Amino acid sequence: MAEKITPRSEDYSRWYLDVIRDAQLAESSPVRGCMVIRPYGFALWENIRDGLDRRFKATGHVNAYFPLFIPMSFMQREAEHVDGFAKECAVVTHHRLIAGPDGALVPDPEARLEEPLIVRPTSETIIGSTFSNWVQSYRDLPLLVNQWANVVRWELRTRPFLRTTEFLWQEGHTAHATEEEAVEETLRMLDVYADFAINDAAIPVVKGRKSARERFAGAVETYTIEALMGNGWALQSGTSHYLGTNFARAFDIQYLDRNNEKQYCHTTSWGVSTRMVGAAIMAHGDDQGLRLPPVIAPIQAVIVPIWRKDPERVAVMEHAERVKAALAGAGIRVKLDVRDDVSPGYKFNDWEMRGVPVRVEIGPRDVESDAVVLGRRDVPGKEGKQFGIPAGQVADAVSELLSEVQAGLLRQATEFRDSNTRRVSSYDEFRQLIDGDGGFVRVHWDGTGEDEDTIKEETKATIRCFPDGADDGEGVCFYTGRKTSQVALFGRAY
RNA sequence: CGGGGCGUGGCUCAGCCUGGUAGAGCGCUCGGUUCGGGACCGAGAGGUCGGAGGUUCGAAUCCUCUCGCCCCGACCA
Repeated sequence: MAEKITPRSEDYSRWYLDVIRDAQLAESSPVRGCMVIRPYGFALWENIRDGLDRRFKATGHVNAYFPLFIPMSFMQREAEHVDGFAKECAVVTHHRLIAGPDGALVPDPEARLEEPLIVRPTSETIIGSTFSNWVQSYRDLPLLVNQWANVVRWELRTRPFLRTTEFLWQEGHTAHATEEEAVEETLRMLDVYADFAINDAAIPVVKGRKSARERFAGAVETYTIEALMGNGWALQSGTSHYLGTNFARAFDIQYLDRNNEKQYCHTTSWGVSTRMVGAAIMAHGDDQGLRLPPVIAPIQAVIVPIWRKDPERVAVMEHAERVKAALAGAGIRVKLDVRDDVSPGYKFNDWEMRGVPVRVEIGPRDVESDAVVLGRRDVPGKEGKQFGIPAGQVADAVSELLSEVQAGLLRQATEFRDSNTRRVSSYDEFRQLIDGDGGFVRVHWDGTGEDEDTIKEETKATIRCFPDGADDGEGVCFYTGRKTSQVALFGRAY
């Protein structure tokens, strides 16, 4: 906390790590690549989780839970899926430890598993095998299931929230009678994600389809919501996959249709992870630290009491408690900072750094006038302050302010995204942009997968998506020079 | 797995080159003065210098081995 946060312009990734540490979102753990999510960070995740879960329920999905361990043989059943995940699987081979020759614990050779288990990197396989039991008839469809779970992917390079060896997420898995229904579901959940990102997390995202290179292992089509971070890098913040009949064939998910004929199901899967926390940090944060959208902020309003002597303290605290009760009564997540070992000034900075959207200041002068001072996180300094708000109106005033901050953050992020989305017509121009400010580069695209690889190699930029509903007319591909109407969004990505 | 760097109180690091009683800042504890934008004074607690071996009268410092972490690259929600 005493440490100053590194300015974003100086070293963006250090800024990111500083914010996570100082705002007490997470810290590193004894296990390489895994993090401890601290209560404040977890509360943020819980709000993200609740916002998504509510939407899943509203679209007819139910929650269930499938095992952490998956028989290794399951991985093998879908060829592309193996390719995608085999190289980053944690494998469980023993079920018992014993003391070795030198007294240290070793896996008991007698306790070797006949078939090793893998720790799920994702659950298409085990859910597929379960679905094959659940689905008999067209009457069983559609099957709309979600699970909240942890998964493990043995990544080589990790970053808190953005890429950790173990992470938390939800994975929706659905089975449908027809391709049409499954595709519809895939796109519906993409919309749900976009709705959450925009309205709850205040992150403007671009919906779109992934290129074959970026597609989920085993999917027919992968759709994505792409967000732009403060340093001009893109972040895939949620994905939705149409899996065709690939997993239905691999796991025998079949139903009898009205004509008593066996048909393979068309399945989907879709996920949002703790990466969304990283997205919120980087989409909104400034050099002072975190800026949290009120809808997902663990604390929406913090009350900072100000006093000098004990008599003042008693009066101020009494007033502050009343204000707190009024805010809590209005359904606002409020905290009264009662610490007496740090100064008010310190608290201002502390809660700003931790991203609390609205601050309520209460000092002796406010007690006297039965009022409060309000400050908003998205507008710095005096500009963002409102003086002399009557105590009787504080709940309404704060509620309104929270809506304004929510809208303000979305507006700022949208303006940033839009002013950092540029068009180019040549590869030279493209490289200049990518090496400069970054951002999204919107282009006409008619290249091949190999072209994509080359561009990635040369510039580290990838196709983030083919944006939904893009209609830029016919144009010339910036890379191949061929005529095309296909539009791609490129960017450097996490 | 290649290339580079670092392991010294809770945290960030100095000390090492040139061996000689383990330091600073922050944090923590206690007391006092403070408190409307990161307060100050005083008194304290706290370290097998990553580990093992060696050289030496003497090792945080020199040598050998070893373990761990970080950064860069190949893979990725």
